[in-house]
Amino acid sequence: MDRDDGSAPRTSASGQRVAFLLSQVGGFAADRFAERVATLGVVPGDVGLLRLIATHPGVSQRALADLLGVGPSRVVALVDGLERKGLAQRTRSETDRRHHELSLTAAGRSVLTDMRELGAAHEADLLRGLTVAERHTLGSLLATIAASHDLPPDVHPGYRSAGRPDATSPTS
Amino acid sequence: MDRDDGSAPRTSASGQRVAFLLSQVGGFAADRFAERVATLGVVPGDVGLLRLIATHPGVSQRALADLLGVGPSRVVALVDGLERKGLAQRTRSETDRRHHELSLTAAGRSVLTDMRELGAAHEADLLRGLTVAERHTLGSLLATIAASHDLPPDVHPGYRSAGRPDATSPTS
DNA sequence: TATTGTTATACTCTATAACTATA
DNA sequence: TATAGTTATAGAGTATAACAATA
Repeated sequence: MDRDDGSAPRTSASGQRVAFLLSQVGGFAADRFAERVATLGVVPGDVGLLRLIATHPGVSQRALADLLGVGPSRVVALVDGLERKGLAQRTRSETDRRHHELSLTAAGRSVLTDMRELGAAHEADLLRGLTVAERHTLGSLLATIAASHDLPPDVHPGYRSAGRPDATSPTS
Repeated sequence: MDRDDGSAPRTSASGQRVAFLLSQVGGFAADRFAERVATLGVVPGDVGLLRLIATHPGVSQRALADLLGVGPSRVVALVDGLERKGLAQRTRSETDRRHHELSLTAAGRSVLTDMRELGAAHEADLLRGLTVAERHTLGSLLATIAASHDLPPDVHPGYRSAGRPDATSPTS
């Protein structure tokens, strides 16, 4: 139990140390990111939606629900938020009047532009303890894990609710 | 999905690729962990609490609240959950009858024992795409990040609520 | 009859603040 | 008066299902 690989480090719980760190640091990153995007007047969920709309012009809410893996009513609430903030808009499709074609407003595109700077600053701060080479290594290892579990490259857990409290279990 | 990050001078990894991966994979790890611990009849938050009680025998709920960074009423709910499941118990302190000294039951200790196996299996599956050497490297890099931000070694974001939806922003 | 989007409802989780019992 | 724990209340977030409009 205590050693799950040939060369377990001395003291600690080699059992789940890395998994815990992954979840702990990932949660920390998400919290920090939320703080940062708040300065743009949006919440993290808004950002993902803005990007999807930007990369899928005229996308319908139904398609968005499928992309995110959530129910249609959830998308209504998310889009309501963007519309209230003047970042996106609904337009009835002329070919099928049941659809709403979603698009960004100028303000929405502006937020997305600002996001690039913000994202770079976020990452620079988050990884400030690592060298450039180490950042590359980390990115590569994480990408390998993501690929080995078929995680889509641009959709994030967090839209689909999960176990709320905690993260991956304490190390202690 | 399309590229929108070409603008920034790519020092190392692009704008925020690593930060996003960290949060995405971290969230995935947390979700998987939640599924696993559910087989033991507990939620992730229970596990952290069980560990803290195990490592701090007789701890008071107030001290626990401070350790977790949450309000006292939150601890009441958490401990209620453990007590209902028969994993922990409250005992009035004889020296100061305002305190409740928390301790694990035999069932609680049993769950904690099972957790070691479960945690090892969780980590093995999560990191199945990496070699043993790469797992060590990843652990080391994550530990460096955690240290550079003063993250406590055994307390997890997730007790303190944060930005619920999303994670660290989509990659785009 | 099926589908898109909306609304209504219920449920969970959490935070805040009042309250009790001790000290 | 201060502290540990509890309870009450209110708010946010989400899921499910019923619903209206359109196909």
